[in-house]
Amino acid sequence: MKQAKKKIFQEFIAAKGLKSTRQRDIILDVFLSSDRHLSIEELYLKLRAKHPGIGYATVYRTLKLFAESGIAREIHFGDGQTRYEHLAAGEHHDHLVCTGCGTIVEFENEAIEQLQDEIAAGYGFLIKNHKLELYGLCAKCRG
Amino acid sequence: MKQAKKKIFQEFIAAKGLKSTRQRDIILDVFLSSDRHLSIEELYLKLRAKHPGIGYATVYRTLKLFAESGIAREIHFGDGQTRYEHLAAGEHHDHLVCTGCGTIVEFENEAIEQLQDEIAAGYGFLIKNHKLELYGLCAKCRG
DNA sequence: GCCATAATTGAAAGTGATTTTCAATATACA
DNA sequence: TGTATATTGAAAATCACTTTCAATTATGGC
Ligand SMILES: [Mn+2]
Ligand SMILES: [Mn+2]
Ligand SMILES: [Zn+2]
Ligand SMILES: [Zn+2]
Repeated sequence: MKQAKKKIFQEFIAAKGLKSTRQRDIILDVFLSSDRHLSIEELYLKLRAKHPGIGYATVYRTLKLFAESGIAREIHFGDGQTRYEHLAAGEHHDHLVCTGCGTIVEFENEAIEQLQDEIAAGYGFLIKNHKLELYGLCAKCRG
Repeated sequence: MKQAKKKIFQEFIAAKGLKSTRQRDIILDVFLSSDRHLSIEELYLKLRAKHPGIGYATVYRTLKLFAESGIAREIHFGDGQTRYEHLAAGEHHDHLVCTGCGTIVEFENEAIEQLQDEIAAGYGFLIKNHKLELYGLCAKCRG
């Protein structure tokens, strides 16, 4: 899993004529062993703990590359921070976000995806991607 | 329709101990007579055309109040600009966004909303609001 | 290995959108 | 009216990135 993503990234790097660097390896390692939905800031702090030399700009740049290579996806939950989550090829899911404690639940629903396509088709649209986020309170936070 | 929203906003202002001002009236007027999904910048420029004295900060602040009062909703289509659309109480819709020309189609789908509730319930969540955006190419842009 | 070439890096400066500050001004209501 | 309080616009500040640039590092060919 981790290895598969590392391989995909290495191949992406090679195919683009980019270089494999110590920093990219470290960032990928830490990223893949992190919780999903980490903000860039959170990942940066986590990185700094073990690898003090890594620059902010490098983290930003590298996460973009992860997304471009297909091993990660950029997400925005409306709090002004960009987050990245690791994602396998062909995988897709949507999110349930607790506005109380920040808990995030991932779900997939084929019926909704189907309906989305039908709606789009009805308006003549060809859908490339979509964003579905449900915000509310989790069981704990409902009190 | 416009009058109803004006009334709601006036009541909101009064209930909060805020004041009714010339600027708020003007901004509300221009906002309500504008296309939906205008960015703050676009609205600001439109305002400046007839009312050169209005400040940027006032527009930002006032739009926030509109959203808080329930007559408007803040939206983000991922282009880094905040937009506001006017919305009547109890009204809800989602968006289809053409990434080619920027066209936005609004739609409602009861079946999807229903499924969302079921999913949320399945995870013990109580949904407060949601965001569903379908991105792709409109009929024209598909070429 | 050693070199030339091109990509990468970190620090710092720059951006763009939005927010805050603050002194002047306007509103509400006694 | 008068007075307390909210509001305003301009400018400065903030926030989350993004770009610049000189120094450093990978890579591929000898
Ligand atoms: Mn996720
Ligand atoms: Mn809309
Ligand atoms: Zn919660
Ligand atoms: Zn289009």
